[in-house]
Amino acid sequence: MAEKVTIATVARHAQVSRQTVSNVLNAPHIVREETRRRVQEAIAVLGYRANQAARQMRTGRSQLIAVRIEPTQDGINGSVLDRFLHGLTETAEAAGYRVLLYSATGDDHEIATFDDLLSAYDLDGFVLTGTDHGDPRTAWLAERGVPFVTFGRPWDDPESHPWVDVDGADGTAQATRRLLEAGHRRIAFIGWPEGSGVGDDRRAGWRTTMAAAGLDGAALNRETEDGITHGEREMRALLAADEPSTAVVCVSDSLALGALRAVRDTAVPVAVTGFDDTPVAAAIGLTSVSQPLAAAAARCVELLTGQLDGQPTDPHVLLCPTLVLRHTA
Amino acid sequence: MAEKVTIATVARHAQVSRQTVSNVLNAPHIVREETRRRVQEAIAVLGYRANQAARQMRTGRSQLIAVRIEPTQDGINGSVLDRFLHGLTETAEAAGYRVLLYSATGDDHEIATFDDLLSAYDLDGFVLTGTDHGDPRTAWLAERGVPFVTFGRPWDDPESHPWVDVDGADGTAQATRRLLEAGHRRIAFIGWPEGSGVGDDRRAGWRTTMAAAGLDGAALNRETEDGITHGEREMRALLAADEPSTAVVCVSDSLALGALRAVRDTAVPVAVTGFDDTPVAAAIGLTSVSQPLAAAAARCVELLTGQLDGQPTDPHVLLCPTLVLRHTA
DNA sequence: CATCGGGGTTGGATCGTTCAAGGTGGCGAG
DNA sequence: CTCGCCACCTTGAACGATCCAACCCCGATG
Repeated sequence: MAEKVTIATVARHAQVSRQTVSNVLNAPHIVREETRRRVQEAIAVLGYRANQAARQMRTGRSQLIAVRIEPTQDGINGSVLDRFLHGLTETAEAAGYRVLLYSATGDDHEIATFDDLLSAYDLDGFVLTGTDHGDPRTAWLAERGVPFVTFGRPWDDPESHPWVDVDGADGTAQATRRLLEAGHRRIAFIGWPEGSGVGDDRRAGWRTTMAAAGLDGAALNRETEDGITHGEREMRALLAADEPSTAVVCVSDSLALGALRAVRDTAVPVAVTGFDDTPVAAAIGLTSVSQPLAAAAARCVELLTGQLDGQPTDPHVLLCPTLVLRHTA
Repeated sequence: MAEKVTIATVARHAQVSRQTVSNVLNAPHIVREETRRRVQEAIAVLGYRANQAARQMRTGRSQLIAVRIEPTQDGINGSVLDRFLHGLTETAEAAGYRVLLYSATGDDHEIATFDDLLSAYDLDGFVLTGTDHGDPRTAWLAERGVPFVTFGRPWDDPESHPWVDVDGADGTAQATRRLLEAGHRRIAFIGWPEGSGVGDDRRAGWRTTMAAAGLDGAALNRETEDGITHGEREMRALLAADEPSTAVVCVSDSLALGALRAVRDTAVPVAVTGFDDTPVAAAIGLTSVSQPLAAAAARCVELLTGQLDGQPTDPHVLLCPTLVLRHTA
């Protein structure tokens, strides 16, 4: 059994003091070239790795960032988080951090978990996904000066804390423009009820694009909860109107999937686009707006490590999605 | 700023010694009832939390379990890992552990990561998903006596290490039986090429069930890589046969999805079942075999913490999947 | 009266790293 | 010649929990 190799082992092997080894690791510039090389060689030979726990104890930093893993909702969007997590893990590793998962039911529970993670594990920062209006979690963290980033804008005050987000309005605008170019005029929108930041943003992209083309979409706007059946119902309503829609932009792939069902046997083909480019969309050939999740994750890590290492970065990042064309539009 | 509360703070507050506080936490039975209550009250009042780093330094245990997050392959199966991870996180939390993510490309890289995580973070154990024949990772871990569990049987030697798995053969058997009961006789199987443990297992369930019903499936067995287009191609071949299949059991939802495309416009409806009950299946109404992922995750944690805390548990767990009936079969 | 044991206390050492001081030698300026 | 300074390196804590050993007190027991 190989006995553990500590900084002292390295020091002895390189004929220097512990502190010098530490300096080589944490402040290389203050060590003479030749000494540094000798120490680094010893490190390599012995396979030394700094013990995280010991370092953490002195510095209070754990090199750990926490992300909540949410219960897979209706499942369709589950893979979004999955891809995001993957990007997060990879970028964090490159920056010398690791990702810790936690789960929580409800904001109170989550805040209690923050407290636990901070005091027991000395967590360095948090990445929050899906923030709401007046989110108590961000308030709690900000109050205590805990570094964090949200994936999703704070809709009340964009300046309140660092965030990364994807421009949903731009996504639906792209989709709408594409449909306009294809000659469509009666382009409907099936979205979520007014009030959710994300949903309103996506609706706005459709609305302004329609307006810019001199079209009034008021009668073509539908609001409903997320879900396949709801999407189907709303689409049927749109088709049954005096002037039926010939295309529809949906706020999610779930709704788009429902819409697709409704248009399966229409005489004239109806174009459908979804949002999030979930595996379902790919599987059935649904045109959908794709979020750059890996990039978003990377920027989250950058913002977070920027705060931690005191490198000021522009704390607000808005990324553009891309429209993935398949055969439904 | 609340100054940090250590074991000494608690001791002072409860008018006992540090040692007694430590005993309350680690060996409650040796402390008198009343003293214990006083200490626990102090802990609650002060909001004391044992500093993980300090504890880890002495005990060498981090209360951390690592899981690899894999790149979302074709996306369809991504949500399987997602749901598994969620279950893992929740059960681990209940057992006082937390889940750390890592990513790796290739076995060598992954083994290097093991080494890193073990020496730097003192990881307590690993959960591996998807092991292959003669997996170098399990060998490496076993050699070093690192506790780990795999989700997925080791196909060469079932006794070699603790694992949790879902009985794929039982799943396909259920699906096949169901089809037999519905009157089908020419039930085909679209699976992966011979050689993958998981794939062979699932095929076996179909084969034996067919045989038990006195049917010979030899001509109805197809082998192909995973993917929607492959599924479609194989299904078309089955339909074009002299005696076309009236039903098909697929080894994955991807293949089932392809099969569904092929049977969309057949005169007689063809029954299709998939495997994994992915969101796609739910979305389009595909009957599919569902793995009890939360339960599997829970058992993984149990097995792992059992090893860690020295509580011997039966190290091999085989769970039964359930057939989720939808309208494709 | 000596002994035992339950329930504590006390002090010190330990884990491996980093921080805050403290050397040392050489060199230039006064 | 000596002082100061600098570049470079070393030496003692300290971080907070755990473990160990020794010891104390007190009532019960033989």
